[in-house]
Amino acid sequence: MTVYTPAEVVEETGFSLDTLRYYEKIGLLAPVDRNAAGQRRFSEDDLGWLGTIRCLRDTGMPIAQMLRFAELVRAGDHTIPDRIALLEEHDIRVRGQIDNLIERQRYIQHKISYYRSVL
Amino acid sequence: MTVYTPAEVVEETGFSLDTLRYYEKIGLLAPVDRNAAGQRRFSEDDLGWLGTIRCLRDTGMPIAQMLRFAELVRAGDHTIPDRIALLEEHDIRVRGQIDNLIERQRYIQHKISYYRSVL
DNA sequence: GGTTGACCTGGAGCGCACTCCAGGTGGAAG
DNA sequence: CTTCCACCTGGAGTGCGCTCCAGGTCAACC
Repeated sequence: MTVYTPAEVVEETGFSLDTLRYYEKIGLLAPVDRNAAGQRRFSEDDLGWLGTIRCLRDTGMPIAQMLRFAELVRAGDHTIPDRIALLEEHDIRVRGQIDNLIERQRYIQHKISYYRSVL
Repeated sequence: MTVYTPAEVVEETGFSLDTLRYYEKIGLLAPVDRNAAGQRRFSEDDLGWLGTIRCLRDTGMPIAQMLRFAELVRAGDHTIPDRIALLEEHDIRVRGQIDNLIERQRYIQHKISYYRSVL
């Protein structure tokens, strides 16, 4: 039952302390355990969940949708089909982002070649 | 010398009219020609530039940097090396974005497989 | 020539996702 | 024991990139 101090979580997840508090406040993170003094002590599970959050966030999922996902997770195993649906939809959007970026990158590279050719 | 009305430009570029006006206001778009009534009449060149803007914007370039690029373009051909440098830097960031998305996508897909396996 | 609708301007407002601040408590190192 | 630093809360503020609005002008079609 390892626990992590706020500073450790900041270090490991790359989220700022303010962001962690913000995520807890809006319910993206379930209420975090506290020590006697009221300071946060994050669990292994919290760390794992924050890893998921980072992944979804970095792939452009809006907070509102992460919140829906968080609620599904908290609601229990019967929501697994819904979670799959949500992640699959997101996966499609991520694929779209990647394809779009690759196409735009081609344009940028053409532009660079063009500039090189007129030097 | 074809010219385009605001509505046509909205249609072709996908930018809203407000966004076009905003881009002109901040100087991302050079002052657009007007007809006698003061209404905008966009040139072929404006359309081309808007295509570049769309590409840079969709690959996550901040407006401040697009502005620097716009200034280089307006400053004349002697800035071409600087433009190449700017686009190459951006290209590297785009590659980073793509790599990151691909990696995150793997995580999402693992998560989906996991959920499928426990159904 | 009337009406509709595209367009104009300057400026305020918005949504997102944080980020910062004031004012305070608790714990740990020397 | 004191000093310092991590941490706490509620709430205000920020930055980005638009987006909307009021109040008005033109123009084009019937």
